[in-house]
Amino acid sequence: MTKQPTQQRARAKVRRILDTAKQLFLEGNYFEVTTNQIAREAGVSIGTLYTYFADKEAILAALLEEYDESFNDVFAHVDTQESFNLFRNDKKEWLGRLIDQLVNSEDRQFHLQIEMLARAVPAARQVQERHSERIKDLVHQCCLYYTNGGDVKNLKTLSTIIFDFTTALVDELLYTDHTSQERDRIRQSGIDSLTLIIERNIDQ
Amino acid sequence: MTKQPTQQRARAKVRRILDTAKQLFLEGNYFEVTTNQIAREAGVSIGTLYTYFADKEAILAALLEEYDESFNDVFAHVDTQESFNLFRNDKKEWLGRLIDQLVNSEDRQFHLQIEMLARAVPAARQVQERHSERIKDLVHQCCLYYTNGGDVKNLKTLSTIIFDFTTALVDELLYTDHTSQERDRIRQSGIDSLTLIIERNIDQ
Amino acid sequence: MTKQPTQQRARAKVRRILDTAKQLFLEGNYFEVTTNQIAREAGVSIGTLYTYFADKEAILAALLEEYDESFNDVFAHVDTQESFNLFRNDKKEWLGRLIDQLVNSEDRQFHLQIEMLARAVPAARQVQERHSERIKDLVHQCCLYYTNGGDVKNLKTLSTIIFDFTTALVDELLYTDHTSQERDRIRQSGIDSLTLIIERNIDQ
Amino acid sequence: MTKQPTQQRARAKVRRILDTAKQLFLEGNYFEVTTNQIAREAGVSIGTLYTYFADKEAILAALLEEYDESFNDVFAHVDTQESFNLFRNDKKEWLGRLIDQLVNSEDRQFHLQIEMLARAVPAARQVQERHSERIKDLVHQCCLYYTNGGDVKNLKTLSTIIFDFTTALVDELLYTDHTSQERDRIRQSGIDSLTLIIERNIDQ
DNA sequence: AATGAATGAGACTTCATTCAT
DNA sequence: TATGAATGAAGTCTCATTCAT
Repeated sequence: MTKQPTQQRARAKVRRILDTAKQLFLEGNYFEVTTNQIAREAGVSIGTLYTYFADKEAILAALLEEYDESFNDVFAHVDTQESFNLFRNDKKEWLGRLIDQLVNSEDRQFHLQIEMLARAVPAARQVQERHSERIKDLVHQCCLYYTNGGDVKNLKTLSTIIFDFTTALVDELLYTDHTSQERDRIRQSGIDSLTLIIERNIDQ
Repeated sequence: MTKQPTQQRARAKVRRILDTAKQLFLEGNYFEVTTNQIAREAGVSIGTLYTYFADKEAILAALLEEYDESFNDVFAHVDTQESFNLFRNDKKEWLGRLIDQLVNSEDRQFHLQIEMLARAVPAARQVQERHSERIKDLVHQCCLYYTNGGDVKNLKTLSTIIFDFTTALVDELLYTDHTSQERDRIRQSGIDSLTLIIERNIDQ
Repeated sequence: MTKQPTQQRARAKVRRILDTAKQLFLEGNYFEVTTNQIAREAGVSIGTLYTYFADKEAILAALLEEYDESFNDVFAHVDTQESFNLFRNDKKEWLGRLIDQLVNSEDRQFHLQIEMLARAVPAARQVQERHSERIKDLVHQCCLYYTNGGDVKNLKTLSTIIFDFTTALVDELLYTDHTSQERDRIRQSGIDSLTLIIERNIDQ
Repeated sequence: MTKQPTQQRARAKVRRILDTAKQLFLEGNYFEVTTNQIAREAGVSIGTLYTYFADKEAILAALLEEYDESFNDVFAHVDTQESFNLFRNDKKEWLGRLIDQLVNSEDRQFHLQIEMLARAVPAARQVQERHSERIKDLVHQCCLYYTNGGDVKNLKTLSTIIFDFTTALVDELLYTDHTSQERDRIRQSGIDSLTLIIERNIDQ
């Protein structure tokens, strides 16, 4: 875990190390980036890096923690009573907001890297699983709230499907090259499809 | 004359190296697996490993090639005129077969590892992109065949959506723990949802 | 401020590595000397060796460069107007000085090793050729200056002969065991012979 | 030492191995040529190579032995009573023949490689020293015969000088690029110079 | 004899981490 | 605290040599 440096310069250094590390991890990949490289590009000595981070994995852990916090912040906007009501009244708007939150979440750029590390680094897997669980649960809660407690078994299946399809849509929007027109069309078509699925499975 | 058995032994050795390597890559991760480890667990000397593979990346390349071939074999069963007709007449059956092919494809277990390597290893990225393209194209062709050449722009968007959702469903079935009952329910619900999307976008 | 002593230690370490390497190359031979051996005998870790030199060949390159500089320093004393005049007035003295410079050139002990490497290592060949060219050219310039521009074609042949015989004499003095009496006699006889050749070819 | 294979095919194989090895040693360098490479290019299996040669150095040893024999054959033509007489009557012709013998000696192309190996491989050094000794001795004998036992001390010095200058001339003719015109001029000028030296030191 | 697949010691090199200043 | 030279375990790969066929 990161020490709590009280001095501003220290904080700035930690910041620089983390930013540089994330940048390099994104450009290349965790295993091929060296600690000396991080220190050099962050403009600190390798010794300094190691006074703030116990080892290479601690840097990754700090980054994961930040990613986790950032996700939670973003998610808090969606996981509210107001959101439940919106789901009930305007599913398309609700889906649009959820997707935009996930897409725009600054740190979500880090998502792929975490997926890649999930297998090799336990901490990464934990974060990944926690987030999946949260989104899945949100979908589940919304449906539950909407139906006033309908058939739970079907709901579990439905929320899994909705979760999978939603994140697939988010990944398509994030990681594939599209013109902004195409992107809009895909986003809209995806939302329509998801709405269709939800309505067909819950209504009546 | 003595050559056949020799070649067979050589082939068996290469097989063992590749199997071991894949196994280790799956358990751990390409970057943390060492060539000596592969050789040791494959029961060959490090020298032998290097008489069959130029370097560590060549092992990965061979594995990727096999994965590619395996994918092509599996895919050939789906990419036929008969398949186009099935799509027209019974979308649920068609989707079920596609999903089962992808799920059962022996080598598809290697899929996640390739996604992880896609960023770091060009060969992995190529394989990944080629396969995505093929599936996406299949969906596109089927829809095109079905509509006798309807609005192509919408088709492009639709096939992207169908592709994304289908692979998301396959990944859910492959990589998440479920009881076989849950699995069946998710599979069926996914197929129903995909059918719904297709019909709503093409019919009328 | 703390930098100077650090740099000095670094310099000393590089010096020790180079000295050890040269020593080992002279005792044995470049191809059979290992980087770990150099590091061990220089009293540094293998890691340290590689922070100062990119690879084994870089050590050789540094040694070649030093040899080159040392040669140039030595040669500057001979390649002067004063030297041209001496050549005109007292060829024996001139030849004696040239030979002594080449023999005493501290680094010339490295000469044979470079000849050996010339075939295998381009950098070694370049150094060797550059030095030959310089000596050959000096002889040529001296003769030219002496004759005020006589028959150039003959001069070219003559300076080649003088160069070859002079370096052969230097090698004999350097690499063959002799009593100092023998050495003096050979040196003197060689100088006399060279003088004889020059005078017979230029005078009258 | 090479086994004495009685069968022709075996002999031919040894021949091919030796020829290939020499070729490769000349192109590259002993230390960078591998035994597998020799076997491959000689068209024999590595196993066969090792049935005829105990190890890599044994190949070199055989080559050195051949070089030695070849030198002795060539030299026998020069080291005769007739030669002594020629030396007395026509030094230029005598020198010309000696130089041509050394230059044309097919195996002399191997000379540089041996010089390079002399430091690292004792057998190479021995051959080199033996040959030097023989040439030096020939010059000495000729002078001795010519003077009917003049001042021996001076003769030793003289023969050293003549030997050094002669081999320097041979090396120049062998290893430097020249037009055949230049080559002839250098050869002639070298012979003239050597003659001059001999006559000045012995006659009167 | 001949083969060439197999061996493994050991070469070169990297990089996470330490520690004296 | 900050530094960065120094460390050396460990990784990738080569190649002289062996041995079962």
